[in-house]
Amino acid sequence: MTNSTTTIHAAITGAVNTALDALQGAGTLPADISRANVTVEPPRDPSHGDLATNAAMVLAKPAKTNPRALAEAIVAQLVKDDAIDSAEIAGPGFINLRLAAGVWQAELDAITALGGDYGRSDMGAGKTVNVEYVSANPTGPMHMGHCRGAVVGDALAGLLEYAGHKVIREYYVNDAGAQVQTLARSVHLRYREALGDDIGEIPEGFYPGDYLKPIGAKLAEEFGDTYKSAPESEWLDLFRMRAVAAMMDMIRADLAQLGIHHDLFSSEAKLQAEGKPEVAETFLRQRGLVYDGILEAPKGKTPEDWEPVELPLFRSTQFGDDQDRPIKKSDGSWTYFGADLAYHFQKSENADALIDIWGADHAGTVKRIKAAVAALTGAEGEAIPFDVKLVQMVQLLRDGEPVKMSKRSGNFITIADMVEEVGKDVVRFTMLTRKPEAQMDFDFAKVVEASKDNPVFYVQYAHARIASVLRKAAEEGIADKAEDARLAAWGDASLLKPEEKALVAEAAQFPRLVEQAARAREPHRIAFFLTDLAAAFHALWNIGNDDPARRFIVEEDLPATGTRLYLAREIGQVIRNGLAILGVEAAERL
RNA sequence: GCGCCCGUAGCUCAGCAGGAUAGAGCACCAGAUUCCUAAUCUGGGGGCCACAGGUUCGAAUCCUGUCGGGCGCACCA
Repeated sequence: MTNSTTTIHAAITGAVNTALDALQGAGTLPADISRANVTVEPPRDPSHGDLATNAAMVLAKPAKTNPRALAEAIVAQLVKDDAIDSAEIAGPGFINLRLAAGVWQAELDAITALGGDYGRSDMGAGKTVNVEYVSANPTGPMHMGHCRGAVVGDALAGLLEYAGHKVIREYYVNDAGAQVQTLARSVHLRYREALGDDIGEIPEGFYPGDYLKPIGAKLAEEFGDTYKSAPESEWLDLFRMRAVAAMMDMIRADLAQLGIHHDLFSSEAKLQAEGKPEVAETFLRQRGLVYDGILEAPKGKTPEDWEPVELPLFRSTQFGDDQDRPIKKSDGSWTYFGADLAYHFQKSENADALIDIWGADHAGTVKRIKAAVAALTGAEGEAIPFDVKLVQMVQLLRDGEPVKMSKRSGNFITIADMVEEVGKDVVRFTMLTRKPEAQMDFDFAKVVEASKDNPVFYVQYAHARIASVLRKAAEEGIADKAEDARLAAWGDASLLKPEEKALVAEAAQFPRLVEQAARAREPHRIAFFLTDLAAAFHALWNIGNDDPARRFIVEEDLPATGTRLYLAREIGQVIRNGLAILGVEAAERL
């Protein structure tokens, strides 16, 4: 039997490993065999048992035996475990496990004991993962185009932390390119405006948004007309730094509304000032991975103004890219890629693995940056694991109609608008109801709809219902009596009805799911799990609609009431834990 | 032309590290409300998992090719 802080997931996985250890010790299995593909999971058909393992099928070939023979050997070991009532071989070599009668009650005890840590894993072994996300250009407020990547990145960071990683949440501030110079000039315009100049229409090529007005005003207040008609060289850097700082304050405030707080903001300008790109270039040149060469014309089309130019090129073709990529422009400044390459080099110094969250419109540059990381970190030994997760666009709708936005006028839907209208939790959860690489719609009307079509609501409703029934029991003064009755009867394995066991079994998959989702780097799986768990809870609840004896509160049956309230409470705990990973707060009432 | 992503029920999407008879919601049909929230639930019909090969004891899942849809392909960011 499991003790109160061991989950079924951990116990049975452990039992299988113990069995395999024993077989390796006895020489039945080779000592060097890989268990990477061994799984322990619920069978699709519940009549097959509570859990099943594919160990015999996966290991038979490397062990040079047949699956059923190996299965018999594994079964002989497994049945020694108290938590396993029976183990039988089925089909091509599945081992179906029936668990001891009390395990689901023990699982509820484990949830109670672990509380907010139920589902937490040490799989990550404390390895540091750097997750870089958002990294929006500091030229304006956060708009909805940044939203999904922000939420996915933040939820992924939370998930990896819960799975035992150390996580660095990082934001790359692109404060060195042409865009921030445009920003500085746009702010200078607003500065002149604040000093009384009539600037008329904002010219083409400047940022038109009103959000730059207060910055111009503040600079006017601070510097008077010192820079009003001064040459650009006197104010450009100053205005750039002030403008970027103001933009980053605004972006941080926007992100805070979504509950997002980065650990580290890395400046591209600082990276360049510190000479990091030169270091990376030297490193690569020494290894023959940067050379001076002629940039090829883009494949499949040759722009009319294209002409051959010699540039320092990174040999990304050696790592699977389509052509070598320039790291410097002909004017000697760094390309975005040249700086980004150095930036990833920098990130790799303090992390065991890197993840970038990018918009899908940058898909074309994935290969070169992956090539760069492989070249920079794999020079001696193994390259650092590096993933780029692409997040697809979100189409904003209102009652099925696309929301009109005009970039020209600087009039776009901001994250602040979205959060104000539907709330942080709705935005976050909704962004996770689709896998990130699939396009999605975000309909302002639908995401707040109180119906089962709306997963946000559906999950929150399950949690609120649980809170409601617990409140009700307390108000009626039955909660304590029922809990005493439960404790007195808890040794009786028939206390949980089959449907109630099924709900616990569903919840019990949570620890395993956390590990799988973390391994796959897919936080949306947590959202889908919660939707399924909520469905299972609603189904159980509804049994009470047909049969009053099956309601959660049955005054004449205190042991059952205590058991069900306990069950409800712990299901609520699992829902809260899942939501917490996603950065969503659970509702006590709707 | 090349690269990346996608193709699963009429619609919107899951499908967990290759596992047993492919799932959910919507829509459709038939039901449940003296009740702790029916804001929910139960049952039913509906599939060449785009197509064709391959790997495997086993493929929606991995590989190759074809078709169809989207995106990208400058020293931009």
